[in-house]
Amino acid sequence: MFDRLEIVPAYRTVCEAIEKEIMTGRLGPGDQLPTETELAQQFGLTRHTVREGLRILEEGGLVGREAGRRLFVKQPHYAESAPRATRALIMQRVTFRELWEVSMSLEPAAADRAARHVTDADIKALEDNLAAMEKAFAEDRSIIALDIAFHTLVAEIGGNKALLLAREPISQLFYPALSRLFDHPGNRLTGPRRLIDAHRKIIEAMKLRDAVEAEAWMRRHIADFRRGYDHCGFDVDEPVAHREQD
Amino acid sequence: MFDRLEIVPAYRTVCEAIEKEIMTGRLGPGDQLPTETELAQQFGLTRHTVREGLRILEEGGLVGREAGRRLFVKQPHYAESAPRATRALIMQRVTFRELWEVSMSLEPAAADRAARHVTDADIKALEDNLAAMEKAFAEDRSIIALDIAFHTLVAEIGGNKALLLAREPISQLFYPALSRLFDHPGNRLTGPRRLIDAHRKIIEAMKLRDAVEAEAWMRRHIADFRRGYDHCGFDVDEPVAHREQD
DNA sequence: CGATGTTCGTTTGTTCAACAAGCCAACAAT
DNA sequence: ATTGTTGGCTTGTTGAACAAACGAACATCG
Repeated sequence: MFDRLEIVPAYRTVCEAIEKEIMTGRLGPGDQLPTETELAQQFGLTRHTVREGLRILEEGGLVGREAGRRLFVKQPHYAESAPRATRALIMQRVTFRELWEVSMSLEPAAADRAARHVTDADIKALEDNLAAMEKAFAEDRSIIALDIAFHTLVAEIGGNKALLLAREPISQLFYPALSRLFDHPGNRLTGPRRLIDAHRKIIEAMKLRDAVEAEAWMRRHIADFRRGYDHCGFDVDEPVAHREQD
Repeated sequence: MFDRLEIVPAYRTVCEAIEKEIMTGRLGPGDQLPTETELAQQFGLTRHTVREGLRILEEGGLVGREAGRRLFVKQPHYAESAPRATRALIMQRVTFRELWEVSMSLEPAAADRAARHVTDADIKALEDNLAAMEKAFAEDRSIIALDIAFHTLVAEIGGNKALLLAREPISQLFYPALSRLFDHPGNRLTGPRRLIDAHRKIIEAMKLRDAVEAEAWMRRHIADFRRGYDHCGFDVDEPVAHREQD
């Protein structure tokens, strides 16, 4: 007969009220919010209740601040929602297969788009990344962060905001997977080598603005990733990250 | 010489401390958190400060509560991170083309996976959705929510958690796009008709466990969506949602 | 016996009043 | 010109308190 009544705490209402102002455009990116005291007066609440609402907005990326300074409206960036999504996937024990399958769809598409939009400055950034990777490899340092950065760079060059948002949390989760892979005795050297060579091929295709080749190389690169994983005897249906590792 | 010192407010430290307990597994899903007073004592802070940290965790989906009751550790669900991501895309003025491109990659993959994993109960759910859509169409009600639910259903059947997380925020954003499309005079009837027929084809392929067909029909279905958009004279490079519409 | 009050301890939601600390700008001092 | 100093504004934090919701145990009444 009756549904459960939803009792909404005041701090949540505060949060929604401000969010509404932002989403309807009455408050735009860059605008300053009133001070906590003013907000408290306007809402007819205590400063503390308002603060709890502000904390929620802040976490949501809709408002930000510069070190203890006044709050202002922000454009949420995909890199901020990614860690939360990554955490969610870890806690749900996402498997390598799941991540790989999605990457098999998204990464080639990103490469294709990137090849069509790439500028000379972008090429430079890609080559810098490649050089840094060669250097790290030669000095026996980890190339994992650079690899993930390379793929994010490719996606950024493509400029598709939805794609960036969709792939970022998944991309971040390859860290533990790559880490495992490169720790395996058989892959210690050949793994990074093959990876760097693949990146080089992709960059070459980009230089020629050859979207077909760029996509093809990216596809092979991702496929190769899985082959390496299988080859090491790892189970693709196991969670990539144990919660213990953080 | 020196970098800017990062002054971290106590409430943020609270949040990180608890998050760490969760991510390292010392606190697992279902576990109850200590009461606010206990936490305040343990951290050596005021209840207020602790509460602000808890609000952040709550928003992050790591902890939850049942109506004013004690907090417990939760498994974040992809449906909770989606609205935030959707907001971010809206504020960044994501275009139809961007959404469509990603969907062109993800939806066929989802259909393929679904066809390989589909159970009889899943088929039933899909057919129920189709029937509800036919009914809504016959009664001249909007089918948009049902359409979005259909695609989410397909993705859920596939069971790839990373895919679900990646596609959900994008899927939600088709609401305004479809809304525009079906409001267009030329599409008022033919639009929904074509859409429903496509869904039927996809379901038929699923029944046969024919992954190739399911993927092919899904691909045509998404491609058709864009054709419809172009056909109405809409600019695919315009933002799909104005902030004013919320 | 079962449905309805009553009471109580626990925990969260909210208020009020206050102080500490960081930031900013203006101004004084060397 | 750089370095103190001052003061006002705003956020971060504290403390004590009360209101409101919940759960459980128990009393009450038909």
